[in-house]
Amino acid sequence: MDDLKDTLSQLKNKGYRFSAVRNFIIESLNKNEYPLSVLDLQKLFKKSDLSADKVTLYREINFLKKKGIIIDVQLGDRKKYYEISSRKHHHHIICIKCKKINDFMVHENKKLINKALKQAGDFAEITNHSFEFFGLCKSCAKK
Amino acid sequence: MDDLKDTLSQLKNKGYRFSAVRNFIIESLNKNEYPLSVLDLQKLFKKSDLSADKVTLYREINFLKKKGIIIDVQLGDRKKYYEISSRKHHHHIICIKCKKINDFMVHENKKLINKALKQAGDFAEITNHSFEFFGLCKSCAKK
DNA sequence: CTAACTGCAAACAATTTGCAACTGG
DNA sequence: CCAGTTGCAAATTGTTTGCAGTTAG
Repeated sequence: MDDLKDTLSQLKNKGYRFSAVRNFIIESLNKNEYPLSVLDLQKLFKKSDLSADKVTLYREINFLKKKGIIIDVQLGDRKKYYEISSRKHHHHIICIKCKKINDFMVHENKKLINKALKQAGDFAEITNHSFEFFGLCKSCAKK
Repeated sequence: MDDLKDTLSQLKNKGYRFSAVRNFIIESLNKNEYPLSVLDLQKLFKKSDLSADKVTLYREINFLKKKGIIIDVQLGDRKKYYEISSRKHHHHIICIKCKKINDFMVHENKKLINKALKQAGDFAEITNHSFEFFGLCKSCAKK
């Protein structure tokens, strides 16, 4: 959380503005504990008193990505989802029927990373990783 | 490998044909040890004496996916990549610069799956998962 | 005043759908 | 013959680009 505020105030110092749209996007991603797609953001904008063209959303998303404030995750469909990057490191478990997403944490992945590095001979460093689990949530499993 | 042959002959019994295009796709995915996109397949077709419309490729891919012969993986760009599902279970490590892909295996992921299940309270079962690592291969890291 | 931000139209890229034609068991 | 397969045109969906106009430090 404080990581986020730090980065943001650094940006402000560099002359970037804190527009309503930018604020709203960051707020939304920060509030909604699960990753949001641009479509999701559009819907949130519609519900709010603000408005923003989807092009603006994409541009803003790319800005935030470049600045390292958000990262994208892919959840199996063709779009990308975005979440605040300073969130505690976690992964997703997605219901293949209702698309519900839950989070989970893995603590001991250094072992895994080292294993991956060793096996993948000619890789020098791993900068990022994503684990996605797909399955059935309890209510979909019943049906 | 034998899993694959089994499934295929089962399909044959059900009346599905073994067209040149279908064969070529399966062969290509089986040969190329890394996942291929539809674009990749198109290129392979161009090099061959066969030809196939990209629509046919997409339809074939969907057919093979429905039949459980292939699965898709997402590697960070906007397209999907496909690989034979009966391949020994493995994961990918992708160079963020040159897009080179390596494989690696993880053996002890039951622990991880159980952990995920426990943490993600209301999930009944996990049917699939994908681990992707992103990093720098040695030659890109040098530069 | 100037760089940052925004909207609109249009381009682009990946994928899907409808429909008519073909092909092989 | 008939279900399975294919191609072509066109639609859909997600994302990006160009350009002109607006806005806030």
